[in-house]
Amino acid sequence: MDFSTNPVLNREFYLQDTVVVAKEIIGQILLHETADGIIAGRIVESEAYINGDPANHAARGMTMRNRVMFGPPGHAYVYMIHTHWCLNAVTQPDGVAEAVLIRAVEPLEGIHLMIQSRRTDVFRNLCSGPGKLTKAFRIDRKHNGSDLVTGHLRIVEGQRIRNLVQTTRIGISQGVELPLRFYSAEHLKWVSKR
DNA sequence: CTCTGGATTGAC
DNA sequence: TCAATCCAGAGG
Repeated sequence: MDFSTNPVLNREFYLQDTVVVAKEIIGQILLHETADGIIAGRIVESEAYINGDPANHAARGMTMRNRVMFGPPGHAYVYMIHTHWCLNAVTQPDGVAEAVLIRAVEPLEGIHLMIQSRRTDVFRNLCSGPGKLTKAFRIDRKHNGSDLVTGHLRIVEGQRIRNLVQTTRIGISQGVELPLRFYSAEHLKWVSKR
């Protein structure tokens, strides 16, 4: 398995409606070329954060933290929650602050590196949550603003998912009723638990 | 269920 | 300066 030669998802992909991006990103491959080797996995769970959405970090305007959300599409917005980093893909044109949170990944390549980073060898716990997958993939604040189209951390073409489930989002206190979370029913084993 | 514990934000 | 808040995770 070597996903580093798969075609990368281009800039236009991230210019689509954010809910469409959140759906279509399921099944694609998150890939990180590190000095120690390639780490890759299939995205199986996502959430959309959109305009007019109270749970969007950018809902109350631009701050130092959320400024990359206002930048061009196809870049990584990485922020810390509690003690964990979370990875988002910025969508929409420059000036519009929307993003897709990547919540879970099925481990595919570089699993020994994931085990090393996560300090667990329980496969289904390696990447089944937003904080777990960033640790497994060695993603942190230095990736904030990095380009997911041209960089070492990128998203490449995977497979199309037929059995997509749409539900409400996890862990938020506002906008709880909005059905903006998506996961692949075929990959339930790798999806985070509520 | 509880405990852990980093960083941002906006109030004072 | 400071405390509330935040898109968790681990362990029991």
